[in-house]
Amino acid sequence: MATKSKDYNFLEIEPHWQSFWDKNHSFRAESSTTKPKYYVLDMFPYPSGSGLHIGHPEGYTATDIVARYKRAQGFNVLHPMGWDAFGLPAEQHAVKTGTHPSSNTQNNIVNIKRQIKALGFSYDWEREIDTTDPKYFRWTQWIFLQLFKKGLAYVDKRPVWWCPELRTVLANEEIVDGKSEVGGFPVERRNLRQWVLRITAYADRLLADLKDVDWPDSTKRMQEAWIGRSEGAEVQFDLEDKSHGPLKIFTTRPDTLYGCTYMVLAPEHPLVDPLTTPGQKSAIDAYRKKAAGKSDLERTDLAKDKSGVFTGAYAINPINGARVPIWVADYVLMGYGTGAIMAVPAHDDRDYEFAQHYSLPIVQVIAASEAETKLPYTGDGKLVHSGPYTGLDWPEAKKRITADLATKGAAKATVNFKLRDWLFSRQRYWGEPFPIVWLNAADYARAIAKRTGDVPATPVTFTSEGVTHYALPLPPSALPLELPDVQSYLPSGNGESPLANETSWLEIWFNVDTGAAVPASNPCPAGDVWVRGRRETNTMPQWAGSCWYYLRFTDPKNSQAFASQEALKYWGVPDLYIGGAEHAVLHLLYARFWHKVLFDLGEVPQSEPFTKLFHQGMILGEDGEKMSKSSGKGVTPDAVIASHGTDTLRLYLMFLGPLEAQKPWNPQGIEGVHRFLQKIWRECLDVEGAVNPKVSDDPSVDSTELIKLLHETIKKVGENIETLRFNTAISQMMIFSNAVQKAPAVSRATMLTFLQVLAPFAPHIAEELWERLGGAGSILRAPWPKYDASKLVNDSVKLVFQVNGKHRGDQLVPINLPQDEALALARGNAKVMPHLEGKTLKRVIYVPGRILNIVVE
RNA sequence: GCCCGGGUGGCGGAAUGGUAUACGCAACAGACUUAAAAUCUGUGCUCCGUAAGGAAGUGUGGGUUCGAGUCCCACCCCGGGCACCA
Repeated sequence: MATKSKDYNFLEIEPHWQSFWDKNHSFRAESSTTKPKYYVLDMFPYPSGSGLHIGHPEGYTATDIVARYKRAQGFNVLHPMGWDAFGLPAEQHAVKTGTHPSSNTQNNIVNIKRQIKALGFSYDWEREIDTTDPKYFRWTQWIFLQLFKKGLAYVDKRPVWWCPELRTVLANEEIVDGKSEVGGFPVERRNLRQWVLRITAYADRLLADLKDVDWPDSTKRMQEAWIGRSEGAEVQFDLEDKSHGPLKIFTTRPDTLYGCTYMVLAPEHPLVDPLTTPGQKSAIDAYRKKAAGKSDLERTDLAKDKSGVFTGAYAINPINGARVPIWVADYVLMGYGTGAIMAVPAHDDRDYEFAQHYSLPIVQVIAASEAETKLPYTGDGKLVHSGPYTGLDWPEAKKRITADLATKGAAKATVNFKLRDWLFSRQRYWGEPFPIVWLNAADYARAIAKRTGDVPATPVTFTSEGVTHYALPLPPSALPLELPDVQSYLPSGNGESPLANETSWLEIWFNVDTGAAVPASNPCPAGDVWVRGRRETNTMPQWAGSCWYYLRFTDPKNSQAFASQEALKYWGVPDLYIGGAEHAVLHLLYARFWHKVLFDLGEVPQSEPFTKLFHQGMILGEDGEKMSKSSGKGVTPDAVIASHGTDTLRLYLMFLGPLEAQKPWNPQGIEGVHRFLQKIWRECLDVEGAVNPKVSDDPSVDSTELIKLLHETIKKVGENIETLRFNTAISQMMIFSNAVQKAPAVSRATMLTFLQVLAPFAPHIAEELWERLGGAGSILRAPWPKYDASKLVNDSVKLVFQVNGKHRGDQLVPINLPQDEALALARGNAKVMPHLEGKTLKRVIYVPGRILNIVVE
């Protein structure tokens, strides 16, 4: 039932149709159907306290248009929404107020959900998910256990930001200018026990499979760069003092070995201490201390001012026996390669700078091109000063030198990745608890006797103060492991999360069969299945929940599995995924990793999670600057909905420019699309709200031009939705509505068809006018109109006459006019004639129906 | 420094190698109105010209082509990302 609104009262119309869709479950994805599926997904939001930003509805409108279009085309569409609700702000709020982060999170969800619903998106709310819901994170924990079982999770000490004043670990974003964001206290790097996921085991496949996905090239390249594969060789240099064994380095340029004039160790390299001669010890110690105190940021800032200290030790170059001094410098990182390099100052910018600074020798071994004779030379060339290899092209020399050294056992070809294993734990409260209990060696041995099949081949252990602890997973039947209530959300103060203070939850008698627990302060229950354990106090990072949520949407209420095999088989992975480019690397890489693990386990049928990806561009402030919270320039969707309606907002966001472009927000532009909708309203209805008398039941009132334009519009809008070019789709609809306005009459059928084309963009006004013009049922159920190609052809067309490529005139001519006739017309054209006078015709280019170019001397 | 984008009227932008500036905003003029708003009609979007018309023109310089905003080379500027990765 439509409203009785006389004029375009969007404040009445929009809520009316939203509740109509709600009541009719209009957007429910069907679970048993023979229809083809289409799965279109938004990157789900973090429910922040400040609510929806204008950037959110941009991407959401784009996916909603696609979803509505695909439904009209007969697809069974899955278009879900949920909440990525673990996260730092809720935890900080809890620390400040002492209330449980869950209550704050739920309040935020209520607010942001209200905002999203007011936009009229066609989400299937019955599939809503929340990553903080134990029914959801039960499966996040379950997936972690699969990684654990496969040996892809381990525990290690890793450096994190530590604030001695606040006695807490800080995230990168909690540090501003090298100080804590809260209080401005100094911070330092500190090694803490962390869970790490072995994403590097998938580096090759994460790289190779990028070729199979339809993603923006820039995003693929960013992932490639992040994975950072490089081929080279690990080369062994003997040390002059053989008691410390050989020194291994990684190089991508073994062909430049003859140019190695010194070596560099990272300050953290284990050989630094043993190698340093007594005379250099104090200088080295001072340098290491300084380097250790530096943040990565400071090390980066000093990029242009290389520093280092000589250890006093020498190595022997395996290729020519040369004696090479060994230095320590912080431009070499312990985390990449072997933490040691051979320096070739003639052919590496950093080595050159360092050698210049410390007056180390520079030996050129690659002949520079004639154009570029300055050192350092990093280009291609043939080898010089390189013994038997002199004269070889460098790629050939690289192979030969590596192979020759390999026969002596002094080198092996290797591949290195920049990608590091993923630090997967946080010393926080508000995250998924790890379903892990730490046991002593004897209890672990007893436990795994009963628990074959869900522990890794090599136990995950951690040694502290001489005692080794063994990680035993909870049995899957004991999931979810929920967060206990805590007295305080403040961290423990010793580097552990607030969970470390909850002794009765932490220190337990643990039933290795069932996962049941009893506080350790109680007597140990009877039976041989009970062992003394301590729970893991770390929680998972926010990424965990977002790594697999797209799978849960296919079967969100399943309590037997993260999703049923039938659901996974039918829905598969999203056909279209839209979200911000800020997630180009981390979220997308982590999700791909988890997906591939699940694929290897046979849990999902495809090897890649997101076949087609698109990034919406950022909406900038009116001044073209970023809209930031601090600048107070944020435009809220709520305000625009109140003043112009959501149909206008949706249309405007799409009309601003190409979806992927960064676009400034211009409030005056909103009026333009709002007028467009009002115009459509007036063409359909008169001032009393009755059908406009110019709308006729007689189809013959439509001019040929109007019919042609209608079919052009159907074609163009459909094509533009497919290619996500919504701005030009809207232009086309404006052209059509302008034509209708100028026409003395329009047929009801034409108007209804136009409303169908408009419906994905402005669904509320389309439903309203559809019903008031007598359209059958909801416009959602009307099949997408097909254009008639025969209506698009013209009998005559404007042919452009050019002389020497310059537009000189044009004329309406029959389509497929032969060239000689076209040429005759052009020669007779009053505007073209003067440009031909006295000239010799050299050539004629004729593109029928388009252009006739006369080339004259 | 490297890697990605991008530079078109006053503004947002459009343009399979084929009429540059569609569509919209803003501006100006006119109609309607007592008036305003709304709506409608029209105008131009640089320069010369009263006009008809002509010339120039898509960051700069060159090139390919009958024809270049579009392809190639070099450069300038703006935005974003990454960064001592051996």
